[in-house]
Amino acid sequence: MSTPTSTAELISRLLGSAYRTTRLATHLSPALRGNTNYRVLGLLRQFDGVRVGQIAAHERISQPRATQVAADLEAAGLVERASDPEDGRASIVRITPEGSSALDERMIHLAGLLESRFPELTEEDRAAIARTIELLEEAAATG
Amino acid sequence: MSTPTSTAELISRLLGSAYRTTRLATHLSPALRGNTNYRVLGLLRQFDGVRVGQIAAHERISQPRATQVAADLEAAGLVERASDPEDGRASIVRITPEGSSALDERMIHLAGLLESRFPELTEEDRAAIARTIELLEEAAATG
DNA sequence: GCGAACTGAATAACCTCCTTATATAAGCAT
DNA sequence: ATGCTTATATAAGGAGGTTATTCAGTTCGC
Repeated sequence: MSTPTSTAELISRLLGSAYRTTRLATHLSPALRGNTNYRVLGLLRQFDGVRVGQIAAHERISQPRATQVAADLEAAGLVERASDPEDGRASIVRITPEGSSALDERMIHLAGLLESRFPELTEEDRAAIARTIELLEEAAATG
Repeated sequence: MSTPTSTAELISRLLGSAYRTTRLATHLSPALRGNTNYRVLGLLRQFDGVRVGQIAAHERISQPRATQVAADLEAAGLVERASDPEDGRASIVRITPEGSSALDERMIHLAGLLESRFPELTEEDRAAIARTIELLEEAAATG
């Protein structure tokens, strides 16, 4: 197999197809609308106690947007906020059990959606996807 | 390697990391802002003469949104519209040479951005990405 | 051929997501 | 203590998207 396409074109096609697939799930929101809310919930489940600024940096959204998402999630009872004991300016966000459940629910809905659209993935396919995720995470890492 | 994560979780993580990477390129617009404009241009370069409704279906956006994108691209001189000789209701959109140049330019800018963030991709990595694109395209295919 | 039903695109009104600019408030250095 | 810096919050606005509706052209039954 030759490599006729440039890296930029390859990545561009990847991001395009990912976007189109994401749109399928856009209105798939048991508790909340908006994919960003769920991405942030996912981040908060991965790391316990994340500052608003860290959310913004990781999700590559502006700080005010991160504040807003945190406020919306808090209003829905899916996260809790507390001020950082080590730095009174900072606000630490934590996922609640309800938030974790919401994320689980979302995943179940997503699975239902994908079930009909994805064939059984072979082990090779899963590895390909996992490697792609790794590369994307590296690229998107703050820096 | 075992498969501890579900397909839904795997795909969810893929879409999340793709989204974060996409945001890097959001304000990388030589001629136009908005990634959707460029996705549509890409589609139009791939297929000659696409109807507004087909754009909407492929990009998974609403028909009015597709109309609007086509109008914006036309205003920028990047596409031309003509009514379908076989069906007077339908509007056929075609990319112009300027549109194609804009897409090329965009790709150059994107390459510049990615250069520093993506290491040299091995042939294996490229294959993994290509396979992932295939799977996503299947999933997002109209149906 | 003619009206009725259908279909493709355009228009209108609106909402969500996300931005920049700015204010508030806490920490830190001198 | 005063002045700079840093973390979040607030305010105002723009881009990207939606649903509901209208308009025009096609198709079908008769």
